[in-house]
Amino acid sequence: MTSEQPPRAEPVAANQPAQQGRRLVTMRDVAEAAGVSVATVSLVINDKRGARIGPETRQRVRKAIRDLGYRPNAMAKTLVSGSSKFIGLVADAIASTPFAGQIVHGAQDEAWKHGYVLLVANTEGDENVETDAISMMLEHKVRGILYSTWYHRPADVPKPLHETDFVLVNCSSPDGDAQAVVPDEVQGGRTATEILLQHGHHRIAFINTTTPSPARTGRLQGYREALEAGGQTFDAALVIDAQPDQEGGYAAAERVLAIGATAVFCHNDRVAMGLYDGLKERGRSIPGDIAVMGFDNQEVIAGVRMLLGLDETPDDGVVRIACPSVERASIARSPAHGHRTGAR
Amino acid sequence: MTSEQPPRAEPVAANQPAQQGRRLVTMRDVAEAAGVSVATVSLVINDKRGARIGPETRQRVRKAIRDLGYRPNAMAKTLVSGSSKFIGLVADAIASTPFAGQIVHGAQDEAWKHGYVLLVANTEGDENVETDAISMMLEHKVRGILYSTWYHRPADVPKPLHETDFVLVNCSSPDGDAQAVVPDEVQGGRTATEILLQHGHHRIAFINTTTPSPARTGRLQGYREALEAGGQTFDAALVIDAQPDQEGGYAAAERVLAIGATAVFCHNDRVAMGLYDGLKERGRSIPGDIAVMGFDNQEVIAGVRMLLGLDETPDDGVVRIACPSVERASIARSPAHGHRTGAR
DNA sequence: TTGAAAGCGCTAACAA
DNA sequence: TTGTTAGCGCTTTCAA
Repeated sequence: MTSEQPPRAEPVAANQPAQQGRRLVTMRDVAEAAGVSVATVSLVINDKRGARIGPETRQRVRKAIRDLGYRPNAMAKTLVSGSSKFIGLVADAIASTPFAGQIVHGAQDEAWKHGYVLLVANTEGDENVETDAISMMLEHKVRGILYSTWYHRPADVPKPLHETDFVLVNCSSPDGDAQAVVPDEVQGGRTATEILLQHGHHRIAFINTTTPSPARTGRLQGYREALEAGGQTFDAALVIDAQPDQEGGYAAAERVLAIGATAVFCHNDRVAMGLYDGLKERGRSIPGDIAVMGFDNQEVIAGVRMLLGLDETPDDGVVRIACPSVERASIARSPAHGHRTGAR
Repeated sequence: MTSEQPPRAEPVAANQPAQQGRRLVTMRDVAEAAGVSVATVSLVINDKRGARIGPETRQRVRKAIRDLGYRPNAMAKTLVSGSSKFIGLVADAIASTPFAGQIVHGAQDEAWKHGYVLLVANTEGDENVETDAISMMLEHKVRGILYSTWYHRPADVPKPLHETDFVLVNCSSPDGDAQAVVPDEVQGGRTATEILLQHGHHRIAFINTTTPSPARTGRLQGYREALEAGGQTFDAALVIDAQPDQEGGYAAAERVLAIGATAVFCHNDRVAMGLYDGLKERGRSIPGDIAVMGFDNQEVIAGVRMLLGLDETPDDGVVRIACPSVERASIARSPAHGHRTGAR
């Protein structure tokens, strides 16, 4: 309106049908349409406090934005500010795990809440993919990276992670540097066992995983602690080692019956399902109670918060998240009565 | 080396421990270190053919890149080129579906193959979230958006989608504009039924979904076609309507036994599992065969390819993807023999 | 074979 | 109250 500037390219009509050749509507277009400078438009858009813009100027700018269908360019913003609104999530097993959807969703939700977007990369354990994924994230100037493993274990920190902020999720660095969020296995094992004790059980079997891991030792310890606190003696015969999956649970059924357990603490959901199948096959509905160590996306949510510095971090940099224990009497019931919904 | 330029900020040592205050290593830093111009660095990095760079210059540049730990800035690239390497995936149900992990992974894989990164947003059906998600993607100048629904159904195309390229996945526009990838329900129903026919079954039940949808009508039609092509008469009594989940399958068990079916075509995996439970509960192992309409991430992969224009698109813009049929004799077996692994 | 410089869309001093 | 301008890191003519 006021200043005449050389026209750039062909001016574009407002509601032009989106197609290949659509030209970006920029702040400058808005500024011209509203007869103000780009700086003014910027101020209006970002609602900068301290910026005194006349009410009708503001109106004109807003109108121009609507009319032109203007969208801010996040890339340009990032370029200026130096850091994007991305958080990277590198996982070694998204595809292969049934609950991954929920985990990713949990992380996404928390990130979103704070104005961040998740950039997810699934490596399936492939180191090259991992390296590429991390590079990609670094090139996009992510705010930080969550490095997460499928089961709780020690993990080597890929070197390039050090080029940005990062938090380990579900794993920890052997060297004990690095911030990490891990499940509290001991507490989890204790709680699960306590639940069964409260039901009055005296022979509680524990189907532990065969995989050497913090989970294996931690949960066993928790199981033991709970028993002893409950005045029972730990009986090694009640501890069954099994593959941490359905087959493992199925295979454990015989042992469970043989040792006369009245309740079972299962390493995880799949084990519990396998056990259920195995018991049914033998026509038994013993045991009456099954407890499972819950699985949750608390870790990854905590990871997001830790990355963004929203919570206090303990000195050793390792946050231990309480593991919910799920009582699965229901798992021994048919869907019609009260069935397992989806997961957890 | 050659040109003396005013130093910018404090120069940063190479292997400086990554921390809060890390300054970006830019192309300019590399150029200075190598004693060339940024243009040259750019040419070397992108391996521009037609650019004749002396071999030792090239070496020097590469060395400087390594020494400084330079990472290209994807944002700056995007800004110049106008379009990012992002593909958006808007889904109405990631968290709630057990296979979402695989789906996302499939899409991610295909996108990755072509140099793109997936930006995933899960709306859980919330319109505000959806709007925000699409805005976010548009602001990041995504190459295009995949708009996907959990089950095959007609869907209104959110208006802002038109600001970029987009492909509907697992749904189609009532108006028939818009490119879309949907499963071929009729073929799927036919194939599943044919498998059971080939096993010599004469009373094949079909547990259909109660939800009105292309799946419901299409699969029924396929079921019917296969029967008739196989010389059998369609018997409406063999078609059981049930909720498309575990409870539905469980509830259908009685009917299945009552009508004397020797095989069952189930709407999906969860139905099959429920049915299995229901039959076991009644001590029956009939039917001998269960077929399930497969579930796959083919649609979303095809969506990625369509978006990138890698495949020919039919005139009506709707690609119909063959649905695999999974024979699930195995579902009626215990894990030890041959069990369902994880999912699908 | 290489360098200088313009410009991608935006923010943030600094002026006016 | 608003405008001018200098970059953010990169690509890409056009010159040299």
